[in-house]
Amino acid sequence: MSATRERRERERAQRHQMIITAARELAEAEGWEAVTTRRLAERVEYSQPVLYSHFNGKDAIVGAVALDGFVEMAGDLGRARRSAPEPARALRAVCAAYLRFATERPALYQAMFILPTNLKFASVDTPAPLRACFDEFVNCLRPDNERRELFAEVIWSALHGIAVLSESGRIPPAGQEERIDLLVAGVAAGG
Amino acid sequence: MSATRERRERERAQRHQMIITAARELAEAEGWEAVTTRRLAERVEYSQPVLYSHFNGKDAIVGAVALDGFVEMAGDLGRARRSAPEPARALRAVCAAYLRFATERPALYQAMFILPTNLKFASVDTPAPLRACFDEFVNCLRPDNERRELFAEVIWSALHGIAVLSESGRIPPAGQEERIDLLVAGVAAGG
DNA sequence: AAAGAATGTCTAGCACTGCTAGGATCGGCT
DNA sequence: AGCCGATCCTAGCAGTGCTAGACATTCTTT
Repeated sequence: MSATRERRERERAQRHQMIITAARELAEAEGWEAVTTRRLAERVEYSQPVLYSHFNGKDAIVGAVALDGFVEMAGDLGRARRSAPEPARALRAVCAAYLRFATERPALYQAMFILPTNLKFASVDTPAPLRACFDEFVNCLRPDNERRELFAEVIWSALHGIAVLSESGRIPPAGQEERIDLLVAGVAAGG
Repeated sequence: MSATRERRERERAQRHQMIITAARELAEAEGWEAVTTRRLAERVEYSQPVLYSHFNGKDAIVGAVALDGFVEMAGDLGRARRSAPEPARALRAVCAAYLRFATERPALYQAMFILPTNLKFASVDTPAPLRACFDEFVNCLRPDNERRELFAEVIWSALHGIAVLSESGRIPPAGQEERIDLLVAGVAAGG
């Protein structure tokens, strides 16, 4: 009785993850507009309504994918920061890693920052991976700077702007390196 | 014969504009997700298919609204730049005007930068108002700076990032002024 | 002025979306 | 064995963007 119950829950958790990865793979392969509940259900080999027994709706599924994305991004940014030889170059490495993430995983990035999701930002119940990403920027700045958070916000905003404007062709795709250089130079001088 | 033809074309142009303003008003009042072809048609007091005799599809309608938005934004930015007492403060005024536009007309801003449209950016056939907005940033920078365009791109990106991240609650809504200050300080120092 | 051509508009419908109520089916428990 | 509850699916709703074909209405030509 308890054994079967555990197996049930295990299978259910498995299926939960299967839905998330299916949504992510489908989005990365054909874009989010191709991710419909029907195709998703077909891919998981269940009928549509089971999706709604796991998630409150499509937005929640996108949110789950986005959360996975934040976990990965936090890893990427952390690796970039720690691999920098000196603190002065850490910020540049993190910025480059950020843009790299955005351009190499556009669908994931969309889920995290553009599509409507049910994720809470800048509040008490902000998921940890989300906060971790932000902190990677903060940790690149000198601890005696009491406006570190403000700096991090502006840097993050600039990177996000660069990512989305170049992705949608509103600024030329080339010249990302120069933009990063300019950004970190401005921060270094402005602080 | 020729007179009636002219009248026809005049009425057609009127209806064309009526569709655009109806879409804009509806979006500003209830958000873009409420702008459907049916509601739009009802509001213009014509049936759905007439929309498609004016525009290639919904994206084209959004694009037309966005184009109007760029015209207005170019005006706002130009006024802000010219009203600045000295060139050094012009950039700050333009940045503030940009963020003001984004927060006061969120629906219009969405059409211009977030929703899928058929507008061409950074190419030969980029509409003039679009280019004009970009140039307002460029014209705030010293003419002897041969990397003005790069600077403008980064400034614009940062502003766009600030606008969209604060709109979606990903960074706190307060503190916009400080962010602008930091941005223009960084540019001034980095250049 | 009457017949034909062309233009404009609308009704009805397609294929699709996210989402859900209700019934069928299968498991474990008494 | 028989019940009962959890699980899952079929079928359908209301809505989306978009379009083919019928219907007028207007203009042109005889």
